[in-house]
Amino acid sequence: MNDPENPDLTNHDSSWTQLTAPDSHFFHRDTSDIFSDFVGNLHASSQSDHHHHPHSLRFGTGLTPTSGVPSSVTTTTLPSTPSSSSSPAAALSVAVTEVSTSNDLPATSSSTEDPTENSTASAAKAPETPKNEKKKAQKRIRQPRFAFMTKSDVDHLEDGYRWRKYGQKAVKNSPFPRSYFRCTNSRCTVKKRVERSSEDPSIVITTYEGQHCHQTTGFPRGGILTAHDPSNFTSHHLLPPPLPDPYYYQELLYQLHRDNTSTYQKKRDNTSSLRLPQSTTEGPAAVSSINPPEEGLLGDIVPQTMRNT
DNA sequence: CGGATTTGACCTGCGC
DNA sequence: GCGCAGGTCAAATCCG
Repeated sequence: MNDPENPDLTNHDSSWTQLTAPDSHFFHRDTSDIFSDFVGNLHASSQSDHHHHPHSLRFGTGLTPTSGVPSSVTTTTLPSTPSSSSSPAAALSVAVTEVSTSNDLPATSSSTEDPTENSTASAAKAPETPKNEKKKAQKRIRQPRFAFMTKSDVDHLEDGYRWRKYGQKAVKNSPFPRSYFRCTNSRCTVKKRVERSSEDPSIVITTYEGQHCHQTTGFPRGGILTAHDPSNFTSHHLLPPPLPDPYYYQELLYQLHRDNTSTYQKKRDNTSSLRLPQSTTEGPAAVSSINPPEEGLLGDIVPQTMRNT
């Protein structure tokens, strides 16, 4: 939408590598605090003196956080609180790490992503494509990514979208395989990676890449509340269609929060672990209540480059 | 039967 | 240049 032909889209590989994590910090904590923390963080991100949370986690695949964060990397951190749940079941924590792609890649809607993905795919396969062309086209353009660390028994958390698994790979230095998912919406090129932390098997690292160009499909009611109640967001959040990422993250957080309050239910039924609440009073209310009047969650965890303004 | 998942092969990028 | 690891494809298989 913005500038699909953005020339900057070419030199991203190296940056991508950095973004993948060396400098990504993950924080896990009780989701009950996350909301407030998010809110707080939204307006007081400067109070990030907790960046080095003692419990901070990192990718197990050799992705170690360092103190030096490249300018190209924006890390959203959540202030720590000692209230982290001690119960393994209830200890549903989450950490959000925003890994913006190298160049100001405008994470716009599918219009920008499509060509990207296509080129990637064709480059990978396209048997009819000459090698030279392949090399040119193979310039991989990465989408902005967000990594969530969730303490959960369930690998694949419900997030309102439908995903199709397209691959699974063993990860080095990790006994747990990494699963690759793609949004089932043919027009949507969002990808998602799910893997368990090698350091803490109870932690699921979910990495999202790209932005959905459609609304969620798995939240029949409550959960989607964020989308149903635009007043909770800034107008520009709801803007056009291209993208409900803000909702998405809120939904995710909401689910996490809810999950945290109904752990047993989740433990019993993994398949429906993260379902929407029956009553829209509790969860949604919590979510909406934490929505800041301005940038809100989006403002903090979604880089401007990712917004479809 | 259609859609989702599994899984081995292939491709690419990166470090040595 | 080579090998390794990550990421993706697509045929085979599974499942509702």
